[in-house]
Amino acid sequence: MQQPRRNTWQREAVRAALVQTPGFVSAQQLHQVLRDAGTTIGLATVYRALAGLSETEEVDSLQSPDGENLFRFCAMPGHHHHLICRACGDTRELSATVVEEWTRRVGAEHGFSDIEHVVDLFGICERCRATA
Amino acid sequence: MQQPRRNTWQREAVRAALVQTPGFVSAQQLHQVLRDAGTTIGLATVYRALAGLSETEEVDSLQSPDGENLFRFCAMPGHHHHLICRACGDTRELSATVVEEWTRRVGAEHGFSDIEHVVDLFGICERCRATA
DNA sequence: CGCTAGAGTGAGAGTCATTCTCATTTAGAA
DNA sequence: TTCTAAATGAGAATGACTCTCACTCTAGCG
Ligand SMILES: [Mn+2]
Ligand SMILES: [Mn+2]
Ligand SMILES: [Zn+2]
Ligand SMILES: [Zn+2]
Repeated sequence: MQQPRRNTWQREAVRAALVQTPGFVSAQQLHQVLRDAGTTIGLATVYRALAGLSETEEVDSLQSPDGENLFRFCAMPGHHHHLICRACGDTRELSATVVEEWTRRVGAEHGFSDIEHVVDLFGICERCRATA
Repeated sequence: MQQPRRNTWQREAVRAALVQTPGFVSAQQLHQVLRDAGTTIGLATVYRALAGLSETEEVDSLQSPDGENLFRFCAMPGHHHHLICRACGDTRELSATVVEEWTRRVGAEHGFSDIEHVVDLFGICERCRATA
């Protein structure tokens, strides 16, 4: 998908909602939030907006352990990874030089090219551990 | 799901089909293979068998980039990761001490517990690169 | 400013992996 | 062999995501 040519309040609303959300959220959740806020935005539009923002790397996306795609507005520029609380969604951004290097090395050793890597950490944060 | 109490040819057929399959396969693919082989096994049963085998770690599972759950009979015992060819599915098993340590360290640094990590590499293998 | 082409939208239908339901089958203990 | 509940499987249900297409609204132009 090439970048949008026209600006719409819908796309801006999605971006704004993401900025206000601390952790990763699904498209469905975001749609609900926007509807509750009184907008008439459509679900398909939320999906389209997120796909666009993902491609320009304005937001990060990942698959939750149960297969749902989650999104988050990202402050840290460039490639990085995440440590996510399974309970509250709180997220820490990680730069992972060690892992990047390991990836490159392993790929080369096996003669693989165009390596992509999926590296995500899920756990329980301090606060949620206390609450339990 | 606790472990099965009864042995059925269905569960054994799933295991056998997995052993003969070199790369990761989906439940649907496996079901098709088993049907083509002349069995009358049901799709739900394939899913149930795979879930069971996953839990006992007789097979490894991962999410493909497009969200499908894939399974593979694993020779390497204990925890490990994979480098998978996007084109042909060929898979290399990796032990990743570096990554395991990084995971532990990062988790601790951020006060997270019960850390789980998803680490998978996807690329194009030498053979497929030549074919292209 | 209006006008317009066509990018963008959204309600609803469609897709597809996975799970659920429940009538029927069958493993395995007695 | 008998019996009972675990296991199965056909088909329905679920749920995330995508597609369709008539309608809307952005933005470039006169
Ligand atoms: Mn990385
Ligand atoms: Mn690991
Ligand atoms: Zn938390
Ligand atoms: Zn290959």
